[in-house]
Amino acid sequence: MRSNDSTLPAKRSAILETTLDLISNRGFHNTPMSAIARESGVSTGIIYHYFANKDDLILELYKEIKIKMIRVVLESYSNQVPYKERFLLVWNHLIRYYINHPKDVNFLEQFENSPYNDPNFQEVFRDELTPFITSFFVQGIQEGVLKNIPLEISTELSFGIAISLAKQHIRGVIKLDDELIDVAANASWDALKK
Amino acid sequence: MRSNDSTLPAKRSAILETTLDLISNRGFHNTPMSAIARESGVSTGIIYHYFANKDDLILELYKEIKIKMIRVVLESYSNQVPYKERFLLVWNHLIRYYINHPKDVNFLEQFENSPYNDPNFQEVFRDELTPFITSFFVQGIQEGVLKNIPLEISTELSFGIAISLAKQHIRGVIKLDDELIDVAANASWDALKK
Amino acid sequence: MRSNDSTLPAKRSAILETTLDLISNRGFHNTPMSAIARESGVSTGIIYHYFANKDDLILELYKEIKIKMIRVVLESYSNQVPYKERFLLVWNHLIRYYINHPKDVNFLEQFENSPYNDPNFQEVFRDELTPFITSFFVQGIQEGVLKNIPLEISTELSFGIAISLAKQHIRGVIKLDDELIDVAANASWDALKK
Amino acid sequence: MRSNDSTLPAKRSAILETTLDLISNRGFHNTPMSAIARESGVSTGIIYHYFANKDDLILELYKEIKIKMIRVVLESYSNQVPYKERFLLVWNHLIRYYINHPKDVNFLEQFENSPYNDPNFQEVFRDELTPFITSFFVQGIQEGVLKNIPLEISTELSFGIAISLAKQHIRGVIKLDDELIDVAANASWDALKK
DNA sequence: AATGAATGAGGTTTCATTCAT
DNA sequence: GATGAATGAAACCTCATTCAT
Repeated sequence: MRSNDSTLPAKRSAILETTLDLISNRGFHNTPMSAIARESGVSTGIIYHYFANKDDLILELYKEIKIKMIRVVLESYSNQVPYKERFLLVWNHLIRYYINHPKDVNFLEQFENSPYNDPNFQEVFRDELTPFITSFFVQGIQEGVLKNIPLEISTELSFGIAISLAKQHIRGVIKLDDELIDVAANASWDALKK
Repeated sequence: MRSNDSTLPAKRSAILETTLDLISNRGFHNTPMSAIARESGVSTGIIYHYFANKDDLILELYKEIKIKMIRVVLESYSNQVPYKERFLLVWNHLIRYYINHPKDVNFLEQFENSPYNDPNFQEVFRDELTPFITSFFVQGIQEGVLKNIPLEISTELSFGIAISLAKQHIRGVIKLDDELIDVAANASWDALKK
Repeated sequence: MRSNDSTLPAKRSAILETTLDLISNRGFHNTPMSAIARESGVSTGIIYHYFANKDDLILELYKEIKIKMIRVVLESYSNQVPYKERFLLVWNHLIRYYINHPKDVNFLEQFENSPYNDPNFQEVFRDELTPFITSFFVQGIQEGVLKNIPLEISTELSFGIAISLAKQHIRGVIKLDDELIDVAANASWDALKK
Repeated sequence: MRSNDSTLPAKRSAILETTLDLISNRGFHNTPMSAIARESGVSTGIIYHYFANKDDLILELYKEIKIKMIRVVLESYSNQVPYKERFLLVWNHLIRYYINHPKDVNFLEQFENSPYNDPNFQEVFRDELTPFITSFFVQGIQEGVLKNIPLEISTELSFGIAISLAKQHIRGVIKLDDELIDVAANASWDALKK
């Protein structure tokens, strides 16, 4: 269901992809528009046809990456599965998605730790996440399986850990394999469960 | 008693402090040397008397902040206290230090998620941390109190969580009070312990 | 018939011409990029569109001037003319070309007496000169007309003198007219001949 | 008779020597006052005690080097020796002095091909040279040994050649030995003599 | 005499953005 | 839709010179 991507102009996609590439490799600074144009094989002018300005380009890229990530991960969620397994499944999907998309991680981290990231902006994604949050955390607390703490803290204890570990893996600080991922998933569950 | 800080030239300190201020408020970009000079009440030239260039200034600032943080937090560590309490004490110190130094957090996060942060560079701090890591994690694993997993993962499960939570608190996403800090500390312990 | 000069972008030519003007009048220092832009009627930015940096601009200018000079002078060379006359003709062409292009001389001298002038770089012009050097000096020595000395010394005794005299003329130290040029040409020949 | 050099403060000499060193190695640009101070082992401030400003320092250095060179070379001149030998002796002294003082040559060339070198300034040295010029060139012309041409041209044909050859030797373009110097001296004489 | 921290104008270069084609 | 030459403000950095000590 990769919706409308394929209907978008090829150049627009090329620009976004190159931007991701450059920013994740060389950082926010060191990624001038001229380099994006050159590496995309397009002119600088055309970038301003598809995006209002550089900020807009970066915001658009952020939204695409984040939405795509959320959707892929949530695809693995199912109410049909026993509760703990449900958690481990999503946790696994998340960390593996990140490990397999290092450029995305790099970009997201840079973006979210920059002044681009104003909190209001994050609400864009609330709609995508609320059903899951409610169905998973809220239900878990009500059923007495999870610690009764604010959702934002639970999120940090579960998915925050997954993201941090993926980051360190990408940076080469740690080397995660199937077994270690399993251990870490269970540790995360230990933090979360009552 | 932070001995030699006060013996350093006043202007050097002013420059570092202003740089921290501006970067944490306005981001890595949006912090030109001219603004650092203006806000510090010095000339642009003198910055280059104390620092080789902008990169050097930022690296120096990173080192100072990181070393200071590590030292303050480790001061709270003591072998005399029962094992679990030892953990909770350091964890508490760490998260509170971060909460009380939001500018430092902001700066560290930006720095560590940027191409400035090459892994080799982090080894500068190994000496500061090794004694603690060994005395705490290695011992805990040997005694069968902690999960037997790579140290880097244990670090993430314990202090990584503290840092992430402090970040969200500073961003206003969550609101931590004494009670919640306590709950979170124990959750972190749950993740870590066997 | 200097074919492709005219097909080059007008601004690029304007920049080169202005640079020659300013450097010959005001020296290497005292010729900032801003002045080059202002006097050329272009923006500073566009200079970096045509040249990688200031050094590149100056090197490019040097090459153009030197190649142009070499070609114009060598046009006057002909195997059909008796040997001594051949020499006098080229010598005359050279000194007159320099006298008529004082800015070129000024620039070349500054350049060649600066650290820009690394010997490897001069090899660029070897191809232009080798056929002439061979056909003139080598042949002259083989036929016993010229002193049997290293070519580099012969070059200095002949064309080196012409250049030095032109320089002094441009500086106003001496005043060359047709008669004096003729006398000097013959003196140079005396130095060279067996 | 190295007059008053030894009575001057050591620092002044150190500054001049370092300036010569740096300019000959790295060029006029690339020789900031700060580098001169550092390499001389003195403070920047003290340079302004001995010299009014950078221009004054460079002019002073030029005068010292030029006067010293002129005096050393002219020491070899003697009316007692036959005319041609007189010429060869001075010519030899000159080229050998230059070859043995490459830094001086480098500096003089840079200076004389820069806007520092205003013609009026050269008159400072006229007094040193006039007696020799008169006694040598004027006499030689009157006696019918030398070509009857303006002195400035004769100077170029004789000593100009020596300087040019020394420069090429220093640059490594040619390799002069005793025999070649002799040949070149005689070629120069051929250019000059009637 | 001597120091070297400090200044600030001015140097080179970059880069987001525009616009004629 | 598309190009890329062109702009110019603003970035980083240098350096001759001064002056309190």
